[in-house]
Amino acid sequence: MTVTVAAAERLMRIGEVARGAGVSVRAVRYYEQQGLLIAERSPSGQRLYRQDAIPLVRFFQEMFAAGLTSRRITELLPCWDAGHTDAGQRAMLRAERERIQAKIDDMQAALDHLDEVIAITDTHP
Amino acid sequence: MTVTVAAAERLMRIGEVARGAGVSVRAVRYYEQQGLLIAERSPSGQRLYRQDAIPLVRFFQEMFAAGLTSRRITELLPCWDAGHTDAGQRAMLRAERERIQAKIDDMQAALDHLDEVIAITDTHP
DNA sequence: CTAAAACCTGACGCTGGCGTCAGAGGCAAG
DNA sequence: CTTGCCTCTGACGCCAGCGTCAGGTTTTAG
Repeated sequence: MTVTVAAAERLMRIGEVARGAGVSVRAVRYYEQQGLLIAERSPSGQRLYRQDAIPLVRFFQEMFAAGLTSRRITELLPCWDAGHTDAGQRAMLRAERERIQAKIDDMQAALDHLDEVIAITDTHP
Repeated sequence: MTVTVAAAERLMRIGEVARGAGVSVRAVRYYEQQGLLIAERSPSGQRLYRQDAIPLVRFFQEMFAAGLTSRRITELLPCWDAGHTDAGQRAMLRAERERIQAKIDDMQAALDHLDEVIAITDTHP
């Protein structure tokens, strides 16, 4: 007979999450305020995070770097941690994908232009 | 005997520049305020631009999209329209190039991650 | 037990590329 | 002349992701 025991997951406080993900404590609090990262609370009111908080914060950083806002990320979170996803969310995923791709293309064009300038200034000191 | 005559270049007012480059009039004024785009003035004080103002504004837009600030662009302008370039400026060019490349790599990583999520949500409706 | 380190809740500040409103002057056409 | 569009100079507003200070509680190390 097998008994499923709730694995006493080791909970972290906010500082550990921040250091682990390479962001500031302030940033982690901000994510909670924006509804990105929900934390449990200790009896004294301190935030307690599960292990997956760190990769999650890293994911947020990646999305921020890609130009998504925290609001967009909250709207897309259901696609991420649940299998539950409706047509609207899939459409948003695709739309964001296109926006990122377009931005990459723009930046690549800018890079090519800059490389031209560099080539000129190098051969033409 | 050849005589060089200053070609009476057709000058544009700010609206034409803005429409031609696809930005707002406000944006063009802002570029001047930041020292990016110097305009002559008509006797009544209106800004007058040469033809190359339009590609120049487009270039600014491209650099903004790549994450450069107007200050950086002003610092790099001498490399652009003059052959004059010192070692410091060439170093800055390279530094900006690296920053842009790094940002592109980050965004590509984000895009790949998003594509994974999209693949999951598609095969797992 | 005590001091340091970590955490808490507000709340204001900052940056950058403009948008936008206010109030006043230019400029070609009918 | 006047109508209507363009332009001018300030100057304040905005947004997003935090930084940062204030003033207080909690946890931990020695």
